[in-house]
Amino acid sequence: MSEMRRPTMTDVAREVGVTAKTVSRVLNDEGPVAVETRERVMAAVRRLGYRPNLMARNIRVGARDAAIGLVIPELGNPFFGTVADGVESAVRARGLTLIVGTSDETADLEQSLIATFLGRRVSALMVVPAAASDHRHLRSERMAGLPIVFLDRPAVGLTADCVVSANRDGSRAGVAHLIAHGHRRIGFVGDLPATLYTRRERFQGYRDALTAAGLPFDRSLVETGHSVEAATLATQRLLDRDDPPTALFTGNNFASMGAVVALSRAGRRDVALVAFDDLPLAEALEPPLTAVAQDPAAVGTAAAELVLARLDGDRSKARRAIVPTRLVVRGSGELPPPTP
Amino acid sequence: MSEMRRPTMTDVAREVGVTAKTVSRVLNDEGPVAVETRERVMAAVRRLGYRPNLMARNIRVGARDAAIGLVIPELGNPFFGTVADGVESAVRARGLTLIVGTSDETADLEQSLIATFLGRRVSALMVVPAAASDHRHLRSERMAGLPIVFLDRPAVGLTADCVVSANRDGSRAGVAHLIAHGHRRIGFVGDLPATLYTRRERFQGYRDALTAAGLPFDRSLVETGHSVEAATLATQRLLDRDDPPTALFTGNNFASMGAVVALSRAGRRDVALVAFDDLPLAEALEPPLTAVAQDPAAVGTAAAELVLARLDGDRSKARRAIVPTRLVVRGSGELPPPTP
DNA sequence: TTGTAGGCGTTATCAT
DNA sequence: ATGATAACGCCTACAA
Repeated sequence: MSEMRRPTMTDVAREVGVTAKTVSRVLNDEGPVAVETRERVMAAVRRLGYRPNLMARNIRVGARDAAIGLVIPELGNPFFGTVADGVESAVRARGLTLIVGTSDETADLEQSLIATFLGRRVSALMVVPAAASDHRHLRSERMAGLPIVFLDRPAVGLTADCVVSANRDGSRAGVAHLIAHGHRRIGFVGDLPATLYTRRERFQGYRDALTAAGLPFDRSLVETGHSVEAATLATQRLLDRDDPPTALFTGNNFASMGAVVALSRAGRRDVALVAFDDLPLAEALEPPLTAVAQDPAAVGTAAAELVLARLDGDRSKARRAIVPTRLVVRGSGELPPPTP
Repeated sequence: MSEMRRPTMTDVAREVGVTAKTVSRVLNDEGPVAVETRERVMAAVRRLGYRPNLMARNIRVGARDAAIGLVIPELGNPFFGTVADGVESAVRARGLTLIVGTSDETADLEQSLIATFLGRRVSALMVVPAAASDHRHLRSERMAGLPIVFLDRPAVGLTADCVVSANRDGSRAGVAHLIAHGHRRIGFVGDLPATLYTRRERFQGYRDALTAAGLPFDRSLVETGHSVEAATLATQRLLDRDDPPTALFTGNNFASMGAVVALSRAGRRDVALVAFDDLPLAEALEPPLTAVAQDPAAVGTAAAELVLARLDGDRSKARRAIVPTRLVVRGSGELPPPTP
């Protein structure tokens, strides 16, 4: 089982008794080729197990790699996984290949992945920015015409295309829903760091809703936890207050899970809850969870389509696409406040 | 903002007044280079924003692409997403890049993705086989020495490395747990198609446990649903029987969610349940869900390590690695059967 | 219908 | 310590 060199186009050509160019023509259905020649070439291709070398093909004159680089914080998180899935399907449908790297939410890894992808001469770059990252270093690439699209969070220090969820608007609607059901003290459980774009936007939506209803903002009703456990504790702190909130709004899926766990552990079925980001078992919870659902697949495909448009020559100025959220009413968000 | 050609090694060389080869030497720390030359080259590299073209390098070296191809049914499913995440981290730590494609559980897409990856001359192939796929076509690649590792499900028609969960053993333990708590009629809710490897194995584990306990196998207690909705209905059918089971064992996460939803809707807190595959909110359910947890990240990293070992020259015969499962006791699996 | 020449960006080989 | 030349596998452009 020796490590043999793979057959090349020239090998196939020699086998048939023609030139590499003829084999190339057959394989690419390009130009006129005698029927018999074509058949003999195809036969030799099969016999030798020849596969065209895509790397070699891509290297020709200025062509970029028929691949798109995607940098994402993690794939295990269903939100990001679904985003990646949306990207992959859209990109594959166009005959492009997807190269993926996870940044683990660190700017360093993100940068080094981007550098690797640029070295491969990817046709475009799609990035879900890590929490504390900066994208000035991509300015020259942008100017050189490389399509770059940011997902879920906008670029920092760079004007570029970007696709995000309707974070602020969705949160506002979710909190307004609680207010419409009579709540006046609504706790906010968010993730960390508080500087993260999505966190800020959702928090703003929370404040927008309070303002619109003429309710006061009480900073002490804002808690933070960057994991399920931390969010569980954060929720418990809110519940244990002398003047606890009658409703909770959670700012991301970990916070939501934490809140659900905390309420469940405390045996509290009387605290209203609206979660930003839907959860898989939402309808099996007690009470069933009312949520502001994002559409991660749509974020992925929208971003991919933006990229494809750019690859097709769209040179219009950078735009920001906003993917709407949807309030899914199931029960937990419609619980009334206790009557005093 | 003109579409400029990217600077090449020759551009850098000209800028410095040397030859491309010298630049190459500097960049690859290869052979002797005058300190001063090295510095001038590095300066020019920075000034021009030069990045080595990895495609061109690979083509010259004749080496395979420093990338690994991963074919997976979908990325949105947290199980597969986490597998992919495990693969990516391990592979990246070795300086390799991950190329991903989703097969949507169809053999055709799987094959075409594999063909694309092979065309790119990936260094290794990692595949989570689609439900109805066949891998005889990969025999020649295997013989040519290409590392190929299958994940979650073994290859069909091909002897190759493979990393799977302890499906049969885990199921046996889960069902034995129910039996130990006094149950004698245990329903099985599985996914489709019933020919799928994981489904078969887990079903075997179910039967193993019954046999070991001397309990009869009742085919009518076996139901199937390939989505949450279908599994919900399947569970309802079991619950609505004249002689319903007193406990349920679910064979995958969709089946588990369906069972949880069905029990929740029916208001049944008396039916014991052990789920194969843990769920995110398991501990917030009522009662908290007892589950046979898989370790998808470990499946991914184990597979990646197998691949890396092969790339390092390990020529030993194909092996099958089995990643253990863990029974997580939370409550739903410890409910006793009703006392008659 | 098919072939030849040349080049893509890099590195191997052999000189200088 | 550096350079010149060829080669990797493929494609474009232009013959024949």
